[in-house]
Amino acid sequence: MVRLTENSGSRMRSEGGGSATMAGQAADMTSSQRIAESLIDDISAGRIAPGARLDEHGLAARFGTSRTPVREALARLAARGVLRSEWGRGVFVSDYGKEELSEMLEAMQELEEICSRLAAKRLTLRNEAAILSAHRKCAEAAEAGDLPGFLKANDAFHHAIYEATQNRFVSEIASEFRYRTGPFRAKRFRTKDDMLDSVRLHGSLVKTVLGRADAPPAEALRREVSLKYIEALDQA
Amino acid sequence: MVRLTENSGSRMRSEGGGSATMAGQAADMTSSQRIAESLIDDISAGRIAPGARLDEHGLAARFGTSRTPVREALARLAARGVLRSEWGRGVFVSDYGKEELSEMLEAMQELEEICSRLAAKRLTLRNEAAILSAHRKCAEAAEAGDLPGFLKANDAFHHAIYEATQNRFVSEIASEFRYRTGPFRAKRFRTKDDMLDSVRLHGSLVKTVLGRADAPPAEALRREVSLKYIEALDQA
DNA sequence: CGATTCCTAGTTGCATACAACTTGCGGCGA
DNA sequence: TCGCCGCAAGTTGTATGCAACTAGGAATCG
Repeated sequence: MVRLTENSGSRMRSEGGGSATMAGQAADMTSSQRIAESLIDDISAGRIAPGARLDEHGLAARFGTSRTPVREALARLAARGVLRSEWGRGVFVSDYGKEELSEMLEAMQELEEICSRLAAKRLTLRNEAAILSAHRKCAEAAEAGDLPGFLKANDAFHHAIYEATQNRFVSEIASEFRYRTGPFRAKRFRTKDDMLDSVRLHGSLVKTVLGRADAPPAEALRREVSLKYIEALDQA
Repeated sequence: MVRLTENSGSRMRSEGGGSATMAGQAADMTSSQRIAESLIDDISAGRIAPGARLDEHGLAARFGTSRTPVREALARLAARGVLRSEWGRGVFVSDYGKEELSEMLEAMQELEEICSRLAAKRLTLRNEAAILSAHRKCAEAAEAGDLPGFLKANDAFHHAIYEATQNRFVSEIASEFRYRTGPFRAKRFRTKDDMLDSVRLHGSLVKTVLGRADAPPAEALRREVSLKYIEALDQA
């Protein structure tokens, strides 16, 4: 588990505005960037549970660096709301109560609604292809009962819609929220039926977006899904 | 300018989720928090222009600390998109071209639309009072031609609406964007007429939100304002 | 005289050491 | 036995020093 420090390789990447945090971990990154991305990856995938504590010592050892870049990465993630740091106690993965989760889902629903509307207005052929491709992959994974594959395709699908807004800020916010809600949404997809449900929803979304309809895309449907989430919360 | 390090005072504040960054700079903060808030204050108020470089040395000297907390503050602000850091060159205040500004304004417009709708649905008496109070202060400042006072009251007004959404995440995002667009919106308010224009817009917004009307609140009006911004951009 | 190369100042990124704070546990007293 | 005080371990926050990299200018060669 302990890996030697190897900082070789030239660095050029600027960071700050361009919403990085995509899966591809380019080698041209500072340690703190690498750590931040790795952490956010683990968190949004649910490999690090909400509420868990992240001690700087352990992370420094795990990434083969000193505490300094770890601290920087944690500060970044805290600024983005993924982590919450408490003086003298540690840094924790943000955990949310049912109340907060409901609010988060509501926010996400609103964001997705914006994205759909903008995407419908400005769709390029390239976007259309990306959306359809991701949709198809989703359906295939769902049929095959391939959960990891489905989750990946699902993310790709939504990101394709975000990009279709032709507005990098809206897209950025929506992506950000997708990451933050990741660990909680992950629980939702258990059975094959869950996935197929999602695919059906996607289908109606695709029809609306690609049909360039200006009407709010199936708000009732989306609302229903959110309500389902919240219901599940109460049962758990 | 050099001030001795005096860290006396107990610290308790946790940070991460709760969108701090309000003007009140409580004494119970770590240096990096103090620095981050001070910087974001300066930036969103336009005292530090977009595109300006922030060198860690100077900031460390200015705040009477070492480079470490400065670096952490900068990392936070970079993660929030306020700053952009380039390897070996420095950290710069994010500057946006006309294209990006338009996108930013569009995003903000959409966010405000969400806030208005949610606020209209869930307004409490306390919220109503806050909104009306801020609106009154806005009008007074505008009448008096008091620009700083107006800007402050203007922020208070919008934040009052954000809080009225009863959704901390939506509120957080909207606030965040307000900060990011701050330096560019600041240029917009020059003359008394500009302020009065804004007050009129606020008035219609208040009427819609307080009237608990479910219809989209004066979208045409808001759109018109955004278009004005963009027009002004081309002239400059 | 122009282009190229090397060097130096200046910057960021990282590592290490230290100071301040929180918290849990053990001893002490009532 | 219960409550309080104090100490010690563990944590975070900060300071300082060094290494890596960039950029600009001066010296050199064609």
